[in-house]
Amino acid sequence: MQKPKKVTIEDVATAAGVSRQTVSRVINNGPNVKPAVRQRVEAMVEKLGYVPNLSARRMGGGRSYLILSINDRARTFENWTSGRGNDWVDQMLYGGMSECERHNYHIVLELIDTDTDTAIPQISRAIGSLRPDGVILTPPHCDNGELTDWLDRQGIPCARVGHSEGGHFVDVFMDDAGAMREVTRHLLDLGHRHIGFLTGPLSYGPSQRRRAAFREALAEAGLPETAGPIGAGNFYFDMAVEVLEQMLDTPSPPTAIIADNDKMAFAALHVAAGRGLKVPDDLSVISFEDTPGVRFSVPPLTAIRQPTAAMIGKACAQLIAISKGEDGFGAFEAPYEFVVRSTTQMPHG
Amino acid sequence: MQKPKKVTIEDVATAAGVSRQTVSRVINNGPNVKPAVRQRVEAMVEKLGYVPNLSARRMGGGRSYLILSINDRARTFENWTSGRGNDWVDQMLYGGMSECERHNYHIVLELIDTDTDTAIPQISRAIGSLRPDGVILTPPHCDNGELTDWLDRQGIPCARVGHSEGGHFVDVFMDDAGAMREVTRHLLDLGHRHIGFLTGPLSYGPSQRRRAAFREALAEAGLPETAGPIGAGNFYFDMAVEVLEQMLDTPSPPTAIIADNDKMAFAALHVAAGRGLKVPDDLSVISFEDTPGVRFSVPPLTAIRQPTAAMIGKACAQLIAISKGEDGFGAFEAPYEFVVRSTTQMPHG
DNA sequence: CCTCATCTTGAGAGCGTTCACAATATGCCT
DNA sequence: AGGCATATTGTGAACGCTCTCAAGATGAGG
Repeated sequence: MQKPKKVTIEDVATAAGVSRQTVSRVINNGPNVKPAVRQRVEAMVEKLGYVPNLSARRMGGGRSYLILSINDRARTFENWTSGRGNDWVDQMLYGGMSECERHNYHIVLELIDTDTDTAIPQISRAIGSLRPDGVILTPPHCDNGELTDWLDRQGIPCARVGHSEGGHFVDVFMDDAGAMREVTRHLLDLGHRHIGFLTGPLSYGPSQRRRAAFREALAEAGLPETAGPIGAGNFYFDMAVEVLEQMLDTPSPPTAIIADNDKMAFAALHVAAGRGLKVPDDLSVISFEDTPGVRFSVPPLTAIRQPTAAMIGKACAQLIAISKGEDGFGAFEAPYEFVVRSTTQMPHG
Repeated sequence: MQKPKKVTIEDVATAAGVSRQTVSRVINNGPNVKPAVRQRVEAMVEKLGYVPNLSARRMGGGRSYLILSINDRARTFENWTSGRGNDWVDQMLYGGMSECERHNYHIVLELIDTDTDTAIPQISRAIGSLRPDGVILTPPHCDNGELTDWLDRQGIPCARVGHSEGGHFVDVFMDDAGAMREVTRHLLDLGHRHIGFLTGPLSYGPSQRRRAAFREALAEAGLPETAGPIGAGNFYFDMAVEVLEQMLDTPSPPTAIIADNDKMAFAALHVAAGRGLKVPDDLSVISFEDTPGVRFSVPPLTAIRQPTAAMIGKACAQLIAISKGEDGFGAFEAPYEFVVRSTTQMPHG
């Protein structure tokens, strides 16, 4: 193994016959550089294959060119079966990277236990050592007031995903209420008059908004509350199975199920299969997440497709803008998609 | 937003009444520090909440405390339907983080287009700016000879996942042949005499080993080659559907299908449903991947569970060891699991 | 052609660590 | 007690960049 010679800004400066500072101006797109000089420097950067050293940049100036994304440790594959899952990390990464790439930023992911005394110390350490230009908080961390307060006090620009209420943050979210209305009406239009909703945790903001919209849509259609039973599946497969079994055992059971995430939609498919109910003939199912895998379920799930990549991309874009001194704070909505596949149709009889 | 006061090593040194260097020794677990002094310094670190600045560390010493993971850009959710998927990023992250955490390392993920002229320049830039202590190459990058050669020349410790042949690398892999033997025998024991294999790309190392083992297992059982048709699904859903349809149209079609990844297993489920074949009654299906989502398929897939998290964890551990000056190169096998769920049973009649 | 404002460039310091090496303290042996 | 090896601690430089501020070049207006 040879040692690779590292090209420094000094090398480029010497080669181009200018000072470090001028080279720095060029690579940072700074003003006040003669076009001819800029071109000469750029040629040398290209020729020598110069790449600025991030650590040195961080030391010299203020920026680190790093975005830190805080994710829930519990949401890993280890807990998939019993609990939740981070199966959208993939999408997140894609959205974030695409945005970061064009600004020469990088994303560092950190898995943090939520609702623990160790969360803030853990994050504090990560921030202390990395000194990122911005932090992205994904659910459920974005709802942790103690945490967001702490970050605010640290003066680190912070983006919350799926959260949209006040404070000095970048908030990216989707129109949960609108999506729920659209989904409910879709079912209503097909003729369903009993629709069950398997909801996420009571405390989870997006779920709250969806529940409210669900209620409203049914009321608008002149349906009584009993037409829209809500079961707390809390995003868990097992819990959803249990709740749904009960729901289907009532005198007038729902003919359609809206699940707050994919896993609970799978639970619906599972329960239906167990009871000999055919989907969508005997039971329609819609999911509110649409991670890639569900597209291959049998039958393929009709679903609201969460704009995860778009939300994270936007979060990065704003955070980067802020690090450049622009004012990027505010709330930003990303458009969802309603994808009708094969699990919804008009009810029996 | 206030500006957080950053605690430096100097502050700790002053508070503890020692020099910078001594503090440095303590936080790096260096030798030659009196127990009493060490304790005093540690107390001050704790009290002041000191966290070493990674950039400064990188500037001063040699290490960056960063591991760079190179992933295939094509394998993102955007291409899920038509192509491959990065749905194991989650598992990867989990395995890598858990290992990195305890050494205060961090992981940076980069999405790179494979088989492109831009791959090496892209990686070169990432490495140049991040200067990671190690690089993890995931499929298919790990099979890119030009790339691995380049990295080797750069003198950057490099881990290849799912690759195990020669060179100065850290290689982590699973026993592909053993897994395939186990799976095939399982089917054989159930009584299957015609087994189809939907394989990944011809050039993909692990797939090659699995095909060979598949052939061997059948031969050992005294079965002719015709008893084990192999179809190139190349990890694609659509391609697998097509190939499988043909396979099932032969005079004596397979009664069991082994799929080289989950997506092709889903394809098998899909095709079966389309033909009115019940799984596992009329067709047994086994997958060779077991990403979290498949556990909720209907019916739940029997599968070989790839030790993704374990492999990445091991890769990180070795890379970190190497950065500390130890010799961590070599090949390391991670144990797979065979999880029998509900898609395999004895063949009809 | 001179003056002043503006554009362009450069010089030196500083960021927070670790490195190499020098200085001092300690312990053991005779 | 003297002398030497070893354990412990401190000092100054270096890492590669950007910052601040000063110096020099250029151009417009009188």
